[in-house]
Amino acid sequence: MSATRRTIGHKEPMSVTVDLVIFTIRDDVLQVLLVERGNEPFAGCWALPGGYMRSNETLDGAARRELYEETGVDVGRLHLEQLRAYGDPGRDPRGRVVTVAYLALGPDLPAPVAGTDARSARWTAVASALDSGMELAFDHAVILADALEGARRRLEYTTVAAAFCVEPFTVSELRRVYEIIWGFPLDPSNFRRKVTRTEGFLEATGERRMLESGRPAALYRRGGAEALVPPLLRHFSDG
Amino acid sequence: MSATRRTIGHKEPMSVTVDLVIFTIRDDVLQVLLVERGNEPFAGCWALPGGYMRSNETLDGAARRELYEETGVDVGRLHLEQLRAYGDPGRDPRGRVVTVAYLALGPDLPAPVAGTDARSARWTAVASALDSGMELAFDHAVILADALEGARRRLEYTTVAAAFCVEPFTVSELRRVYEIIWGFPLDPSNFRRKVTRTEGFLEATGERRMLESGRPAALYRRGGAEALVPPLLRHFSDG
DNA sequence: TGAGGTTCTGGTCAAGCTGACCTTTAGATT
DNA sequence: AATCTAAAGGTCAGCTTGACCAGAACCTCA
Repeated sequence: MSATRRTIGHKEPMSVTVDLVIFTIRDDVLQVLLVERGNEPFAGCWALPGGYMRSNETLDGAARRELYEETGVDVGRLHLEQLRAYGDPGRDPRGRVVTVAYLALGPDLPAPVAGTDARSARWTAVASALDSGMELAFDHAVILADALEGARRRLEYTTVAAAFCVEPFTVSELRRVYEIIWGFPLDPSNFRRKVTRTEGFLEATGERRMLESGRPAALYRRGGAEALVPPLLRHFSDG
Repeated sequence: MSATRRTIGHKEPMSVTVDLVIFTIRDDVLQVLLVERGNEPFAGCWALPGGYMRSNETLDGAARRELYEETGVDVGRLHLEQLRAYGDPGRDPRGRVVTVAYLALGPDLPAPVAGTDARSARWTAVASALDSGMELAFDHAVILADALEGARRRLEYTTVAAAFCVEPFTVSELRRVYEIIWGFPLDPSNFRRKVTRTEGFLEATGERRMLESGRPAALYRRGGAEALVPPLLRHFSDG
């Protein structure tokens, strides 16, 4: 309680890391990129990609760099957003490590890329990573669960769902994103009405795409809007 | 890009701090608690209260401790929530400092308390702290602006507005919270309909309170609900 | 006592959004 | 030509919202 505590305080040096929850949709399933740890602690365990922050970069910059190192994808094409910080003592047995978790969303990303430091990385269904006995390193199971809920809520209040689609895309493809991430089907007609009438969500290209069957679908690009008002709410009550 | 970079990495030791944006409503104005810095850097400047994280506490624990040290208020009575992390290089001239910002909301809090380390702390109108030439230390102006927008959005989607009210409180008092934080008046009748019909927002006490003038108002406690669905949206379009 | 002021509380009504459901359109396939 | 499939568009009841009005319950002052 001394007057100096707040000002000087205890400058316990800590490590700061950035961890990435990289979501993509592959094979009609929400998948997350996991890497296999080669060193202790948690050697052999799967973990979220991430790494130590460097002394000359921003948090966002560290996240961008890690993302590029892990996926080889230029960040310009991805949605990247800070989730929150995690810093429980004991979350890393080596000592005090505070991590800032980032959420990255992208369309069907390439398989883990050669030429990066991801020796052993793979896409894993989020459901498998959370439900089954797959033990994630550190507190990454908590971070992943938070990220999943965060992504689900973002689909309600923002237009980020389009970040999962390769441009140009159809309304049905966008609807599949919602259905896969939320885990239940949506009415195609009502969904179309909502997204097409929301100013700035979709931008018509004028083109259409033929599928194997059915009427050709109109193609769209992402619009400029980020917020989705009024939101497109999930319905918990109905089950 | 070596294989060891991600695993071993550069363990640049950094300092981790927790900064608090403590909002309360005093004199019908949204106010934030600021402390005057006694040491360099930014000596003499006003800053958000905060301090270094200790090696044996959680992030939330550090925020709770700082909050108690600054206000003397037991955290049980306050809403405390992590906002996000800030870590630009150069945000602290002493070196690399990553801070995790917390948002604390409470009813008419006491004036800065004796017996704490807040030698010179005071409540300041948020508008003054942001608009005028009051230069806040570090990047605290950015954090404060983010916190204000965060609080405004939380009023739309959650029931935290009640955290600003002393129990028991009236619907009008709750409405004043919205009006002060959003900055425009709301229709009393429609507001009442919304909050009273939202399951779990308010809990009637059966009591009523006489005011200097007008019909006595029914008194309520906070209900158990945290989410406010459908949300109570601000209207940007109308101005 | 009664008039007028103030605030709380409740009601009406049109407009907008949503969910459920149906119909039409435009292609491929048989 | 008939059928299949999925896109696209329409209808309609129900709910929520914003604007607005009316009554209720206190006060004060004449």
